[in-house]
Amino acid sequence: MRRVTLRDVAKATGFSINTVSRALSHKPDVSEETRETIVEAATKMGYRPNKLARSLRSNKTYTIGVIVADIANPYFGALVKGVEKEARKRHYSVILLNTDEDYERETEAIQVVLEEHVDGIIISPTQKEKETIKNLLQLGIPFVLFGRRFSDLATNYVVTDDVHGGFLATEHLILLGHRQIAMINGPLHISSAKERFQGYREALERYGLKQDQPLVTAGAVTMEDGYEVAKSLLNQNPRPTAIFAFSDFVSFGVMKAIREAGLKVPEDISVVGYDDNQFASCSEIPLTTVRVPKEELGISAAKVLKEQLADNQPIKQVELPVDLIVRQSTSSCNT
Amino acid sequence: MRRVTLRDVAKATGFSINTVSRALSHKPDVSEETRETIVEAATKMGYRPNKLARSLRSNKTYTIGVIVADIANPYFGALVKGVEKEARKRHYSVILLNTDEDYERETEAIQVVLEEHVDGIIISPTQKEKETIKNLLQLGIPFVLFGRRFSDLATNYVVTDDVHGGFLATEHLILLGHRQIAMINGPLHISSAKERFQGYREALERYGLKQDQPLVTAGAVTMEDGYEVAKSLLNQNPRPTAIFAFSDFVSFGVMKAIREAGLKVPEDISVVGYDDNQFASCSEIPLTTVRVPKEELGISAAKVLKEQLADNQPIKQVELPVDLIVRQSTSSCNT
DNA sequence: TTGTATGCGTTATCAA
DNA sequence: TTGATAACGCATACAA
Repeated sequence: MRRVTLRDVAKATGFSINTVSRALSHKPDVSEETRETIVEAATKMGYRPNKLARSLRSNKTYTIGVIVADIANPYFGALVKGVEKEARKRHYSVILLNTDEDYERETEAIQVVLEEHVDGIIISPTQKEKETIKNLLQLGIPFVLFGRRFSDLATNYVVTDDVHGGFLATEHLILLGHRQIAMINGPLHISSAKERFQGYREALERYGLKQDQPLVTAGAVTMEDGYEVAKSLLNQNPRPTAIFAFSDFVSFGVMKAIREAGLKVPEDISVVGYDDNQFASCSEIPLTTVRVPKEELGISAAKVLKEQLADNQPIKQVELPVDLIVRQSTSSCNT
Repeated sequence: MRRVTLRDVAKATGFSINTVSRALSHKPDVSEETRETIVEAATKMGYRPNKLARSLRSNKTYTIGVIVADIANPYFGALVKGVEKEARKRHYSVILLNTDEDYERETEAIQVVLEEHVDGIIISPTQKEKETIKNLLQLGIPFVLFGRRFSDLATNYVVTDDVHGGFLATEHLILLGHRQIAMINGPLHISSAKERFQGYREALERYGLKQDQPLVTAGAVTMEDGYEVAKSLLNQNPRPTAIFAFSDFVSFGVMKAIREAGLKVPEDISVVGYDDNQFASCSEIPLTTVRVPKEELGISAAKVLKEQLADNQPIKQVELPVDLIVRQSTSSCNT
């Protein structure tokens, strides 16, 4: 049961391969009559163009490489979902690579998608180094960063407004009367962590609060991280009355530590998360958090990439808005 | 900056394209000396074989299609992560398609991966119909189902032991003295739901408990579903003293409903989830649940597919073990 | 051991 | 409007 090719259709209709090709790809210079005959025969015979041959010839694969840190993390899952949705809509396929936040694997992943002849790349870089992205820039292959960006690299990107997110979260706590506001941040090489911290500082400054250094830590990613950091934070004096965490994940760890210390959220300590993941609203104390439009981020990245596939496009940098979702993990400071 | 091809290397070394090809793909019948010369030149020139041309010629793409219901769901995310990891290890790439649990999109997704000339397919079918999978069977393309299976279709699959999982969860509750054990199940067209229910029934039977019908509902997928069903369940008389939910997701909704009804987990009602997702251990009341080896499921599926890529393989059906993780959402029945 | 020639299924150029 | 022919880059049967 071989696949039917242009040659088969040509043979069946008596036209040349060339004419069949032109007729089927809706090119001009084919008489209406001929086209109908050919299209009908092709349909009946179940002709499907061979993408491989087509790609070899045209140097276009209608495939994009998507590289993320951890597809099991629902944050990246949502990003990828958005990309896939938008890509599919435009008849592009997605080749997915996972880096596990490992820079070497990122380098390899890029090699791989390049060898797959993808038309473009959408990547959330580890940011542990930037050579691999610089290299992409040099190669001239269309790509867009998503979720993270390099402040000193002129690349396409789609991110969310992390500075503002950090600001909103912190301001919310300040307006509730908190003064000892700790931040448990993510790894600082990641732009979103850096920028949320900037937002945090801006809020403190705006409201005339200067921050004791020890209230800020960085490097937390998992719930366990949040748990550990919060535990030591709770032993400090003065104890923070509010904690702003890098992610909802981290927040859950924080809340666990608070619980185990015999304290209550939000009565004793307010907690603000980041992302608004699926569980944020359903934990025993629904989490106040910064909502980031994850799927939209992916969709937008796919759209930008599609634009960039055309020649001579100016760099496109998109910053999606975020909003603060106030739930029950925060309340007025009562000390 | 064109890519360097075999022809380029041939020209540079003075050998024919053929010899270069043979030398580079480690075929016999090339003198050691020639090989060295060629390999060296190729390396220096940065030769990378063109996968497209190679695939066109060989009819092998080293690409597999992975089709899941919802990549933003960390369950599927973990499956895909496992597949990608194992595939990469064997130098296969993954083309990811999302169906949103929609049967039509599943059909389309299969069309797409077929046109991408994938060497094989790994799919978690929606199971709303089975024609699309039957069709795959007929086509003879290697594929393996994962996470879900058809009891009446002779396909490769990798699943977890859902019957036993349902049994373990229910038995655990029975041994704690519960008699009114409700099950909030998932959609019954999904094999895992059907099988967990079977395990539930087997446990009840084994311990001589016959079940009142209204204690079992089906169709729950989200936290909201769990919340709604649990709310109405709590109004029943007699009220169940324990609830076994289709997933941890559903469980979180259940716990919320219980909380809002002014009842306590586990004192008033015990809850058992399924999956052991990342949040199960970190909710205020850590969830007793059935752990399923998600990433391993993906890895195993990729391994099975790889085997099936060889000719004349017998069908392979794998059932991975699960275990019960007892945490704090279950306790002795005290009514 | 090495080279020549052909084909994989398309698309594109150029004549007819 | 249509057809012959070449080319994309690689692999292979066969000849040398």
